[in-house]
Amino acid sequence: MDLKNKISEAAEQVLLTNGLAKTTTKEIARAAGCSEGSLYNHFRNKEDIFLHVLRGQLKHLMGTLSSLPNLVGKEPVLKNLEQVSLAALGDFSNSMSLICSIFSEPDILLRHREGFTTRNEGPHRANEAVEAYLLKEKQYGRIPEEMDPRAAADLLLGSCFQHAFQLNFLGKVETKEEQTDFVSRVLKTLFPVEST
Amino acid sequence: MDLKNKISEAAEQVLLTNGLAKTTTKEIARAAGCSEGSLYNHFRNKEDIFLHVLRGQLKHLMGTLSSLPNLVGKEPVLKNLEQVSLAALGDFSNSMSLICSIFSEPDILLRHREGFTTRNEGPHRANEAVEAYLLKEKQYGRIPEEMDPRAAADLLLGSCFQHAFQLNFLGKVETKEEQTDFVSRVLKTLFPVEST
Amino acid sequence: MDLKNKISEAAEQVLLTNGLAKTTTKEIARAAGCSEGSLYNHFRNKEDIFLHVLRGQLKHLMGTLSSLPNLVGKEPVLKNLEQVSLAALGDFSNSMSLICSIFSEPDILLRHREGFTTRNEGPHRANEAVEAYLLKEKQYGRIPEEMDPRAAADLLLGSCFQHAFQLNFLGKVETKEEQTDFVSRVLKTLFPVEST
Amino acid sequence: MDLKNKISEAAEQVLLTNGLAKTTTKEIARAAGCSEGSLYNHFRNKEDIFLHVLRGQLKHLMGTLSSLPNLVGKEPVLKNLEQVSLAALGDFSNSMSLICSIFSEPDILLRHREGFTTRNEGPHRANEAVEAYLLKEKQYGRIPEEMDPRAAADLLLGSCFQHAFQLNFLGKVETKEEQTDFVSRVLKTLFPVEST
DNA sequence: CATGAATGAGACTTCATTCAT
DNA sequence: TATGAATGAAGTCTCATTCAT
Repeated sequence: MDLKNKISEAAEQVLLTNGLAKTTTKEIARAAGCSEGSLYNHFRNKEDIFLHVLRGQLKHLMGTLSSLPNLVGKEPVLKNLEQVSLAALGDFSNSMSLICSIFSEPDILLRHREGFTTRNEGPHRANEAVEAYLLKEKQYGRIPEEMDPRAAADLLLGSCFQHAFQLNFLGKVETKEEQTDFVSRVLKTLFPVEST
Repeated sequence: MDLKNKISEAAEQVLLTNGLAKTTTKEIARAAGCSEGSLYNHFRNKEDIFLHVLRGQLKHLMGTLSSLPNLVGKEPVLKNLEQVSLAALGDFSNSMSLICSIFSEPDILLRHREGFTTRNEGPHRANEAVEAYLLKEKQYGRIPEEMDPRAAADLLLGSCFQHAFQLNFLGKVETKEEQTDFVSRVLKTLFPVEST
Repeated sequence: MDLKNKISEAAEQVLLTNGLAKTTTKEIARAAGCSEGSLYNHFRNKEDIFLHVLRGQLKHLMGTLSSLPNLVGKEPVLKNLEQVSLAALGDFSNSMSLICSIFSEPDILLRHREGFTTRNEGPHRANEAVEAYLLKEKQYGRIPEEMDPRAAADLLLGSCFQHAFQLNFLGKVETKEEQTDFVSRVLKTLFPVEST
Repeated sequence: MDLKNKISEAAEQVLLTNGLAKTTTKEIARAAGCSEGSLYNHFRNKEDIFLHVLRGQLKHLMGTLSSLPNLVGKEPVLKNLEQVSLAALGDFSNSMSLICSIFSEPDILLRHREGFTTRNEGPHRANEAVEAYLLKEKQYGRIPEEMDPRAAADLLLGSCFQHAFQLNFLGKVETKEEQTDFVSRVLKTLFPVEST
């Protein structure tokens, strides 16, 4: 692995351990096994490292979402949504503290925003992807005609998002079973049995 | 107003404007119209000021939630939930950047956690309050027997929470109408007409 | 007891406990049971308090020394010198950290010096007093003709002084017996039996 | 000379000039010709600098003492003791204010104590060294059988110590002749001519 | 004479970034 | 490209002293 990636991974680990405020270039260099000066041979500055790490978050979820269009009309809707929800819950849980940290630095948030706007990315894409999926399933008649796809997507991902937030906030970690249980209860409530 | 409150309000304003990372004691003092030294006559340190401001967040939502038990069986369920949702959306929007900032300082988060654990508070209380409300309404027969109160609460508040998060993240501000529209779509999806 | 004395005693206690560097007006006021402002109704400033406390040191030794002239030719010389030595050892031990602290503030030392020069006092007076005593005893023929009174005084008090210093430095406290033993060995060496 | 030594020497000079209480990092940096930040590339903190300087004190005396065992039985006892006494007087005079300053910061004294305890050093070692020397000379029959080596060492070094203390306290500086005179009188009194 | 909040100067320390090697 | 000592700006916090009550 090249040094740039090593730095990036080291930074991610330090950020998750110490928090953005207590993440110093000295610590990143130590974790990456290189000198502080080396950081600047691969990144413009500390913010650049942070943004690089930030852009690498939610990878699992994004992958799942991009494979969603191929599942339309195939696997059971609820099964597909469960996959998405679990991916969301997992990725949100892992990335929450990193993503939230950006609110402590509005300047960086601004630049980050410009970045993902340019690349047509952003956290709201997830909701749009689920909405698009539901819309297509409706055309297939696999979900009720009267369902509002965007609202359903917001409810589903929103509950996962807040759940992940609260776990992080409370310092709790859930087992696989607890996660599945949460997702299943939420899905059952959003899509009562007779409806699909 | 005494200086302690003036400092607290000044700090809140500076925190919202500059973000936690760029909020300095010098700036807080300037905004409060006092000397830096004076901050320390009323707060132990900078963290103490931050936690004080933090504890003052979500006041509107908490007020709405505490009046919820009195509404059981009276106003239409959907109207009650709309009130709660709007309060949540508003308070989440206003407090999001402050609350999220704490993830950049795990040490502070830890202390904050201890604080609200002791006082039996915390952000998850909101979901519990809505859950309790729904449970009682179920006993009144005003919502379907098969509904899972906790899951419904998580879906509802979760969608508001994530929506507020994304607005802050994207730097957008919603009008009253947009907020009402969001809440109404979400509620309609969670409680399809025939169900209540 | 009036407040001025209460403050003075409180300051002495705080100085001995915390050291000069960590002795704050707030702490003195707390120990004296009054407000910080009150300190300034009785002393010009913090230095004034310190000098006041400093001047109160070595009281026991000074008392013993001033009674020394009356003992010339009466009690055995060694017994008189033992009294003086024990008083010196005791007072030096108790006052050492306070007196030494002044070296950390040359400005204060300067003012202190002016003070005791004016009042014709100072730590070197002790040696002079013992010297004067020995001189008189020599005239009485109670100590050898060839003895140098000043040198003898310097040896005796010097050893007590350094001993007290080292105890403080090493954080040790001696029992009455250990003190008496030290003094007796030193006196025996300085005044071998056949000499007196 | 590397920067660490430059800082150390600068600090010693500032400490001797301004006293511990008025020795600031800014002043040390100025005297060392570097930035304040640089201090922290070579020392953990200000206390670390102080302790480093402190440990460098009494070097001359310690050197003289370590060469003492080689002189047993060779040079005249009084000449050897004069060397030691002069070294002690000189080093004590130069280091007194620095060494005494530590009493103003009990916390630092504590740490310093731990340090030299670990390294089996400390100011009391000087007295032990002289005691050991005298003991050996006694075996050579060069000092009276009835002499108490420890007491003699304490008297000799104690008088030098207190003399140096008082000179510093009174703000006086002695010439070489005055020092030699003091030492010679003290030695003559402690070792009357016929005794050696 | 007593109070204690307010002050403001200044101390120590951290840290991202640079640059000569 | 890699290094790491040097930097200097900036931040948090302390504390003796004042003054209005």
